[in-house]
Amino acid sequence: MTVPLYQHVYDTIIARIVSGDLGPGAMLPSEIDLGRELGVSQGTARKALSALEQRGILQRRQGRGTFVATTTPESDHFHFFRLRRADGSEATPTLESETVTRRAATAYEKEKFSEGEVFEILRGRSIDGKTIVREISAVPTSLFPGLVDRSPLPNALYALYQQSYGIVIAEADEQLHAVLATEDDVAMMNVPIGSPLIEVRRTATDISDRIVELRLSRYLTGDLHYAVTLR
Amino acid sequence: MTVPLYQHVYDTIIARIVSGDLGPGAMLPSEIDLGRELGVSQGTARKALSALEQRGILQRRQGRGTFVATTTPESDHFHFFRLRRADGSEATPTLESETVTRRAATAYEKEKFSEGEVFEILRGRSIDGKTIVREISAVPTSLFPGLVDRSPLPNALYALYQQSYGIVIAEADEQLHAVLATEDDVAMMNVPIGSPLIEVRRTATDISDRIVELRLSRYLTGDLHYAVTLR
DNA sequence: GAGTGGTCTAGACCACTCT
DNA sequence: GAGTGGTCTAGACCACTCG
Repeated sequence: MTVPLYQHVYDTIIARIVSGDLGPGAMLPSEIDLGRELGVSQGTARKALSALEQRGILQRRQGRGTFVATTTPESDHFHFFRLRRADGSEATPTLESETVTRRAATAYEKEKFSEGEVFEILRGRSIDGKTIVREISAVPTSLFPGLVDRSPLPNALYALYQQSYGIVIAEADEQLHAVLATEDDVAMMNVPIGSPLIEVRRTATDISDRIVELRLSRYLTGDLHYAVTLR
Repeated sequence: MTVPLYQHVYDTIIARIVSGDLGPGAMLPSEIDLGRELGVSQGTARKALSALEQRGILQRRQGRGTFVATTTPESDHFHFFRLRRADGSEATPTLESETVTRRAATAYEKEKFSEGEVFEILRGRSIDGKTIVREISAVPTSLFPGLVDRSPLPNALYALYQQSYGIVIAEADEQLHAVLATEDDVAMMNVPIGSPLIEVRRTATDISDRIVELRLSRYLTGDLHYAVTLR
């Protein structure tokens, strides 16, 4: 019993989501049925389901059932978008400008994606009427075929990744720096040159632990802030 | 059965830690003994213990036992101190200067602490030889009697809180802004005026959900960054 | 070998949701 | 009322740690 049985259940469910067998919002079998199907008891199936719920991959509701989590554009979006107003409320961004191009990967991207070509998504976003977010995302072309033709892309990219490509983002590592606004920032954002900005370098990983997006964002915090909870 | 039995076990253990009955590093009874003592089965006791482990309040090791987590100065410290080097390694700060004073609480502090008097801890800290962190912490005097006489305080305040006052920090909410270095910053840190800094406003909560510290930190990120993982 | 946490089972009952 | 997740039990065996 080197590998626990619940791990097998866990992996099986992930594989079904990745393969598209279970799409966003799909209902899973009950604990008992799933256990019978995979040859384990209800308690063991339950342990795997609870772990997947805690990772945000499944949603469970007493009396209703277990469902693949749906990344809805305006609700779950804020899990990975951390800008908040002074009172803690969510600051919904609006897409102001967008350019999607196909280009060769940089050395760093090649190392992370194990792939030579990427789509680059350059976007300006506004909050409360002011353009204060500049974002450059890079994704490997092989995972997102035809992405360039879908522009303009929706506000919440991760909902698109999930619904159109079956790629579910599970984790994002971010590195924050304080920087000064450059000419590139000023060209896109409503800020004077030299304003203090937070620069965020993000590495996004999906549920099968592939790095699927690299993103560089620059925020003018002003009245807003970047909010985190450490536990 | 409005309140689950495992919740009672959970609360009982927290109460014992808060009361000092279980100090840092203390060993808890085994799952079976704890269950027998509180009148629940091993599985129910286990559920509470696992939840406390996941919150970082207990540490469990197969074959050894269950222990109250120890906030060791140089290991667990980095859970709440997020500055990292470019390669992701932990950047240990050194205390450069410190002033501890007793003063009346501001309106905001009074609201959060429900108390009128605080200790203010003003510290400058250096990393890799350069003073690039300025921190102002405020804690209610009633929870930390005699704190002013303990100066200079250790590098890791939360280890002190735990070991000398039995206060275990469980969660910290942080709000980040990009700002420019002021004269106050320049007086304490090795930075030119106008340098971009990250300002962090932290609210720290202990295991019984009391707000026990408010902290304002200003970091020169430079070669370093503030690292977060979103899940 | 004794004691601990980690996994697993088979079955029970409760609380909730929907029709 | 049927079906779902949530809680709980009593007991079993495995894997690890330490004297």
